[in-house]
Amino acid sequence: MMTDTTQEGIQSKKQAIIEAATGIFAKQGYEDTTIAQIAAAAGVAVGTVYLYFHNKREIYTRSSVSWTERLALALQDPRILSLPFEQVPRAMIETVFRLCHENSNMMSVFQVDIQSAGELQQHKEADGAVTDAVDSFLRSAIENGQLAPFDTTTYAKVLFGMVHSALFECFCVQEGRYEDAIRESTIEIVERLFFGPPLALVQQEAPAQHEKGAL
Amino acid sequence: MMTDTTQEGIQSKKQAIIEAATGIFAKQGYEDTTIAQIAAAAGVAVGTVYLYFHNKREIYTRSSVSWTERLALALQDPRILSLPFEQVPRAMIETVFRLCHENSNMMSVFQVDIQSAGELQQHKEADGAVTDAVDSFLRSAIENGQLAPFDTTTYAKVLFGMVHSALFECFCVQEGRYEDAIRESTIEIVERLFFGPPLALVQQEAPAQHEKGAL
Amino acid sequence: MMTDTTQEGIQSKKQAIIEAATGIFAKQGYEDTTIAQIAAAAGVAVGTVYLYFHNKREIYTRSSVSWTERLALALQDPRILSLPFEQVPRAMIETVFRLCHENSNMMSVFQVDIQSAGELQQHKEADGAVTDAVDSFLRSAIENGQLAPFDTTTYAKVLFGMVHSALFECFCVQEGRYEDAIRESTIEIVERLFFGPPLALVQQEAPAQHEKGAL
Amino acid sequence: MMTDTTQEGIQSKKQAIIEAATGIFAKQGYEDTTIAQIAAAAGVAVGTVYLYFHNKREIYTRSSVSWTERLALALQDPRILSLPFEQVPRAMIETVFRLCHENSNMMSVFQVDIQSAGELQQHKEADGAVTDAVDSFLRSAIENGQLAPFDTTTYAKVLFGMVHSALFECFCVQEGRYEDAIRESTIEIVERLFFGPPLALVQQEAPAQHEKGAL
DNA sequence: AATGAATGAGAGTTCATTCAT
DNA sequence: AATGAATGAACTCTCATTCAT
Repeated sequence: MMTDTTQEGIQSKKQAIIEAATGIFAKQGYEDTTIAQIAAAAGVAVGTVYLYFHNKREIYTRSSVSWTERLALALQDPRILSLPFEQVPRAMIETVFRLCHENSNMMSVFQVDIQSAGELQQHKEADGAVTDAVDSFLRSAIENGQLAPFDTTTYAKVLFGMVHSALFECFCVQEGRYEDAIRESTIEIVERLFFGPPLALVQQEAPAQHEKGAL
Repeated sequence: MMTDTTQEGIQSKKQAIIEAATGIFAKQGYEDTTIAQIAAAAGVAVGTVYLYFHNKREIYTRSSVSWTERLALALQDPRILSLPFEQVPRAMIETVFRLCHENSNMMSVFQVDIQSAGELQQHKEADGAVTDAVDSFLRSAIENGQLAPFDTTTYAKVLFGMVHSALFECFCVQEGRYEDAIRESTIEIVERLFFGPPLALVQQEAPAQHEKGAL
Repeated sequence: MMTDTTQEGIQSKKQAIIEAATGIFAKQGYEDTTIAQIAAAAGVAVGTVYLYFHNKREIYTRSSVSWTERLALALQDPRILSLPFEQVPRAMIETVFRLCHENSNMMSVFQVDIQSAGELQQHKEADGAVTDAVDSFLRSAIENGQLAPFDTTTYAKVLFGMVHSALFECFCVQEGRYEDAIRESTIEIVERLFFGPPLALVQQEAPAQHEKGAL
Repeated sequence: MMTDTTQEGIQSKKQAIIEAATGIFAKQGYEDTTIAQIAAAAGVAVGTVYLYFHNKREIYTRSSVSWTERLALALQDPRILSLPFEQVPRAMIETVFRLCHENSNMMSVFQVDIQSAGELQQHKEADGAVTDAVDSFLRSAIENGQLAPFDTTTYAKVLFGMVHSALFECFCVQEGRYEDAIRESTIEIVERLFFGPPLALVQQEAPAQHEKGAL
């Protein structure tokens, strides 16, 4: 058999397995997916899968992390970052919605259950790439005097979490049914947060600091 | 053996199984949890588990839904809803963070992967109970003229998603490490959204409607 | 299905598996024997085998130890020990040869390769039962003034080793072909050792102690 | 790569594989040893192993036979055979004990389980080389009038079996712990058999021929 | 209702072997 | 001759589920 021993050959075979796996995991879930199915879909033998991955979980983790990495990549698109500041939030959210829309069949791997410390680390890194993109956008906006100072890192995480949840709700739970409504509400929330106006009609007292833990 | 045939007896045994299961699922994940372990932890025989549940998945789903139901219950606490309007968001978020803090060992079931339509339905209902609580709070605030009109149902979903993600990040990924920062940022975001001020320092042009889909 | 939960029931099922296993191991060797074959031969399901044994090796070890235990039992037969002293060696050797002759199809499990400390311990115990029987016979003969003192324990081990090897040679290697010759030579050697005459025709100098390590 | 195509080169590579294999088989047993491990230890590629051996079993058999051959070689040492007759048994036994002592880490391959007729043949031949050495020593002693006539071939087998077992007990089971005791008892037994005195204190009736099969 | 021994389908994984290079 | 990536058959072992008691 033609054996491709080049670096690209190896990577492409590994990639082929991940892609095949992603599709099947998404459709059937982790448990109901067998290595044989993945191998068949990737066009390799069962044993070959184990040349590239130590075990089934590793395939799953790579599969799911791989998807997050695509989001991070998309958010770093210079076409987004070069937009006028007030258009960036919408652009970012629209981008990830579009990506998910186009790959809605693979969305379920987006929701993983993490089992080991090693897996956690990988997910942290992949999620980190996304939140770093958001974080650095926020930081530079503060530096440019466009935003008031705040905990950009945590904001980035929480906001990405919100979008992440919205995507899951949209493409997994609702299976794409209320895409427009969910996307627009998500954008609206972020834009109100950044640019106002707040939802409250009358100018409320800013909730006093001493109310914390009131309940 | 003393057999408790009362309605409460049956419910309590079912509940005991769910609680035992939740702990083990949280620690080991779905796959690595066996019925034998659940039965042992619940103090019943393996066969008994099957008197109350049709199969393993059903226990898992009940387990995870059960947790969301506790959140919904906590959010309906009259002590929260009778607070001055501007204190409610913080109170709600603090409440769910406290609940998770107290049960941080069970947090991982909070992140499920859904497999069948039936399971989806159950999760929808449980999540619905939470978002309904938020939704009705938002509606009444609009009716009371405290908030401008908006798509309360979708807002409720997206905001719950954000909090949900923040909880997962806080108690699963970070294992409780940055609880204060994450909770406070989450509250801050919601309060800015509701009451302002927005993050932007200079009053930006509200991002124009026609920019939609600009990219 | 009729489930036999009595102590004897459990033991008999375990015993049935061991017996089935012994036959198959003997015929096919360890590697080529599958659990499915053992289960089928024992008339139980594959899973049932694992209710009684932790793994394949454990079945093998029990199987092989079990055979040694039968030898030990046979050597403790009071009909042997009540014989006139000078007839005992022959009686013992004839007994084990007869036992092997009758079970020649199971002889190959008699030659095990030991892999773990736990297995070693089990073999030691089983072999110990045989050598203890020989040892105590030798000791009492010394006490009765029938034999000169010597290291009975080590003699017992070495002599049992000799017989063991002879049995293996006879029933495994030669497949029963020279049974009479091998048995009689074995007996002859032991009887010469015990009762003489030595093989040397002329009374040799007893090999001097200082010759030790001469080479 | 430098390729050695000489006869010695081929033999040395084959030998390297056998030696590497022996060590690993001894440590891990047949089952748990992989071709990849053997290849790595021998410093060749997996495929190369198959240039010299047809399959795994063949390596194992050669490995184990090879060890017996070393014993045979050692027993044919002229320095042993030129010793005074009464010193030969001790010299032979001491020699094999020393050899095993020096290679105690490889002892476990000494105990094989034979699976096919072909393997049996190879073991017979290797063992034959040892017993032939003993046999011819015994024969010449009879011819020289030093020993009474007896079935030298079978005696050789049985005695070698005894020593073989003693070595196994000493270096595998007891892991070298009672080496002196086991070796000396083994020598003592053989010397008593050859040169007397028998163990029995009072001159017993030679166990009568007609007692055969008395039990 | 409760039990838990028995089931057996099925999965992950290994690894001896091959063969194109 | 030498390589080692690829193969895929076949194994052990697990465990959800059943059902006679």
